[in-house]
Amino acid sequence: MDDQLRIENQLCFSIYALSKEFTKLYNLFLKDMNVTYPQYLVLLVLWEKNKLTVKQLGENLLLDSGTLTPLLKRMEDADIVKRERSKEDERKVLVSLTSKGMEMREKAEKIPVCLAEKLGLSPEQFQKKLDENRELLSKILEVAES
Amino acid sequence: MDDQLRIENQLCFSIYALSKEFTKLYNLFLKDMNVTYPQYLVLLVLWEKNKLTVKQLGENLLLDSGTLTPLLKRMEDADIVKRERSKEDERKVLVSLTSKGMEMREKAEKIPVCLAEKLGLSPEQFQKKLDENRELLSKILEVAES
DNA sequence: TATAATTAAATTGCACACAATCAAATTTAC
DNA sequence: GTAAATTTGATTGTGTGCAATTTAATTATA
Repeated sequence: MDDQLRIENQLCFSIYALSKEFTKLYNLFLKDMNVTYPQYLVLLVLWEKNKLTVKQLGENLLLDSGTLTPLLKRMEDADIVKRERSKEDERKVLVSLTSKGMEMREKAEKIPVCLAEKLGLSPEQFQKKLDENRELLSKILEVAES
Repeated sequence: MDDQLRIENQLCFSIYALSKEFTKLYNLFLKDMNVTYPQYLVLLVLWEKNKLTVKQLGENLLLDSGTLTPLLKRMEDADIVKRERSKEDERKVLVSLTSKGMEMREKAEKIPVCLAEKLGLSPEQFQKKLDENRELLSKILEVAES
């Protein structure tokens, strides 16, 4: 009767489980780079955009300062990123890569290739999933507003 | 050139973001029930299966005892679940619902209906996503083995 | 030009999440 | 029958993740 409350029928749970297992899998790949999965996400953004404020980084990753500040401090301790107050607006903290952080990109480039292969997803399937997830995310963010 | 490392093209990130936003949305719905999203997942399993060991609960939710033990203790403090050592095998701890926990099901029944409506997914679309996520999850778990 | 409102990070407190380890009970192999 | 291996939870330590608050800096406004 009440299949709607069965855990197996929860879209949220299927995504929750996927996210956790994806994170675990990535952490395996990232182990020899000595970064965690959320730290890797920060690197992805910085490889692309060079220098951002904490706020901008948070907008890119959907994370707030309560998460990012300690995470970035750990990355700073590991000499992967640099944090500096903006001269123009001292409320802002600019985050950028150290040379070590930049060099890590090379190792990272192997990950998507390796993973796509292991998961056996064609580029078309991959793109389709990406598009569908983006659409669902925008719907959720929309609902959360109201 | 290196689109493969763009954050926007990461399947893992789209799922990571979805999971976090789904959790936030659910937490809104769950606020007046005084449970968190992972606690709600425990309730879903127990409404379905009545009484399980911590181990079995973990198999259903893909969580380990390091996560479940403190979570269940909080639920026990809130008088939502009962924890008791098995008589046959004292290594096992049986988790079951209190009457309060059972009664919470009524409120929960409104959530999936309300949410499906707000997200505007047809039953077919919903089921398709569910199936695709299950398939991807099994692939990831498979890769993680090897 | 003070003062109010806003903005950006940091801090605090709480709740997961998991790896690694430990302790206790049970199973097994000999 | 007992030592070794396994199973099950609990514990510890580290790292997110977020709501709520605080602090400092900037901007708007009367």
